[in-house]
Amino acid sequence: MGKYTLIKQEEGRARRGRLETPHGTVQTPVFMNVGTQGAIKGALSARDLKEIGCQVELSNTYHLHVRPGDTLIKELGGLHRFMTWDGPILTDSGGFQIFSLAQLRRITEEGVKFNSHVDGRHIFMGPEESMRIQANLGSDIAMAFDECVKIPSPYDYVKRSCERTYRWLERCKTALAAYNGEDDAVNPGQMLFGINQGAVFHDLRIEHMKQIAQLELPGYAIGGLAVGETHQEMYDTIEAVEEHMPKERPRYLMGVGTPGNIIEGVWRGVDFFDCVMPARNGRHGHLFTWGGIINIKNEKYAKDEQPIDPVCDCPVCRRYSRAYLRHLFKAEEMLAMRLAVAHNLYFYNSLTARIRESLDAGTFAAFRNDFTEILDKRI
RNA sequence: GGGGGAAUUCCCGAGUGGCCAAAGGGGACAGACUGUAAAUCUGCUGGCAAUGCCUUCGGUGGUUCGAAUCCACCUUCCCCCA
Repeated sequence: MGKYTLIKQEEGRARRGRLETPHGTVQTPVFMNVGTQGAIKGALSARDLKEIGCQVELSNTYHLHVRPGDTLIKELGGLHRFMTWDGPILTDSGGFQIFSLAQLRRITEEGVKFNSHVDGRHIFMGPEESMRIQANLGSDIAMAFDECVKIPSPYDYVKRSCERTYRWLERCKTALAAYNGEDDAVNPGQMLFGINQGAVFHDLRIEHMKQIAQLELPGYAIGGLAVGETHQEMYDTIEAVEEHMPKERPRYLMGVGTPGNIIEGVWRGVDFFDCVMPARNGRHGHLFTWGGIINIKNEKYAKDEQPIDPVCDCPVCRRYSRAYLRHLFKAEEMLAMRLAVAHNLYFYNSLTARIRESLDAGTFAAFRNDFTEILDKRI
């Protein structure tokens, strides 16, 4: 359990691997499908996830704690059973909410005081609380409780934040081991991934990475990117820190990104990705295709009888025309979002599937050449 | 037959002498979105050789330095009384 196998590494720093989890083996590189509150926004069910090729579902500690409550979910048998998803689940720790709910929180050494975004009540979350919640949810991969620092931030602040995030990580490791050793643990095989921070300061990134690597965790993430820096800064930061990540452990680039970002991330040695983009942008009518991104709401698709993507074989493209999709969006039918999100996630999942195939075939460099730019372009 | 009310830019609708190319919605058109407080947010919506000019507030004519706003008549619609 928790064993990562590096199957192949030869083009750039790209890696082909697999990770065994209590709920099945994950083939990497992989894109994880974000279902923050135990559901993919856009009305997709766990069953739909199977159909669109999802390997790992991702949910959120903070959000599920606020509603419906992690103890309730534990009582009902854990998150897998609750949402009827029997594949791997990764839970994010709530660290990103420190960043995204910035107006509603205060950070101290102990942890973070939030005002609930739902009803304003006080919530305290530190490493122990986050681990308790994630143990209750019973995800396969628990993420460390970290501070996702905004970019730009002053060097000194980032340095102190990294040091604190490291101390939090030690506490996470101790706490999670204790919770998962309890008799009624929901998922005793749950893994903990550490998270590297340091904004775009390479020396801080590297120092922090070296520190957390010593804790010998089952996996490591690069957090705090794609929050305002340029693509080049992001790529440079990944390259700088990647050299110091354990080769025999999976690497996860959190919250990234565009299709091009994913290809470039794989090129630089990343194995796991997640992003709200295919779901959120899908809900807003932006659809990913192998020829670039289209906005299905545009007038030019009013009479377009083609599928969203002529070379896509997803359930949506097999049945419906762009004209129909556009109509559903203009009429604000729920089906519009459902179909759009299903297509976009299918696209992301098949993107990583094709990356894996090209790695197996030894043609990833060519794949990267062909697709990195075109997939992010608006057409 | 008599009395009253209303006509505004694609639609609804504010405006009742200058600060009005005209509030606010809606629709249309376009853009943003990267570990989801997002089925959200933003822009734009008379024309042009454009820090200004032209056309526009049912129609015609008038009052005034100046009219979507005041007056007269006309057209259409609505309500009430016969």
